[in-house]
Amino acid sequence: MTTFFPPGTAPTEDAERACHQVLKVLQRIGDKWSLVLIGRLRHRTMRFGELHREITGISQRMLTLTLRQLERDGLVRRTVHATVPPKVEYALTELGVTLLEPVHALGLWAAEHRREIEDNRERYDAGAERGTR
Amino acid sequence: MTTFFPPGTAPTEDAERACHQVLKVLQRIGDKWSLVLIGRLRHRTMRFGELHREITGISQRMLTLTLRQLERDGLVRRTVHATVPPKVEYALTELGVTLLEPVHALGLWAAEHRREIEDNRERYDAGAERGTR
DNA sequence: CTGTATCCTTCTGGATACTG
DNA sequence: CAGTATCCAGAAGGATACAG
Repeated sequence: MTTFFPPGTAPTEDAERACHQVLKVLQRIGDKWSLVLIGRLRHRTMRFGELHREITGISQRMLTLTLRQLERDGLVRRTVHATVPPKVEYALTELGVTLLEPVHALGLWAAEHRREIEDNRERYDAGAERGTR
Repeated sequence: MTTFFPPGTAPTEDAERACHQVLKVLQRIGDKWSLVLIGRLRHRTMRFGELHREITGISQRMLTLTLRQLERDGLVRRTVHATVPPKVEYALTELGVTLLEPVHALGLWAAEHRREIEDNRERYDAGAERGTR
């Protein structure tokens, strides 16, 4: 592939396209619930109600919508058991599992620099406050 | 740090917090323009108008807002030259540069699996279409 | 149990006009 | 040149009720 922004490459054409791809991925998994779901399904298959109960604050609607998106992209597999009452299980696909690694890398970055970012924000906000007085 | 979802760890408490951190980072850089800006500033300092001209489709408003956010987090440094007409330059900070690596990893994943995801979507949509007939 | 349908609020981002 | 101020449209997401 073309690297994200290879040194020496003018940030146009290829780079623009690559950037766009990254962006689409980030926007998909960067929405409010996708990553939470992927995290929950990291170790085991889970049922709909189980996810709904254990994920704090998610609405039934968003749980369904997010699962459908992930299923559509092939990151999650949905298995319906024809029983009464119905039983539906969700699991990561192999593709879904491969996503864990890069996301984890970003997670490490976030954890490593969280404090630094918070400090930056406080400094910035303090400066802005002085500016308005 | 606590890993994103360490094997053997129940996905609660620490894991939930870690997940939340990753989520916040993804939502920040996963918005419509942050990543594009970071990509553009990868190799060199750029001026406001330059960014505005070279980034296809961005509005002046969103360029300002996004740059301010990145500046607030300490990912981008804003330098004002007291000249007439004014000249303002933007550059990645060291923190901003460290973000390039994990984002690039995600970019590689996106590029590697783009086709697979597109195929998954086509298959899924085709199936959904049949289902509604 | 596992959803779908509807309504409503909030947030994001674009267009446009104006300013130091 | 480098913004700020407004207004507005559309998307995202929550609450609630209903259905197979």
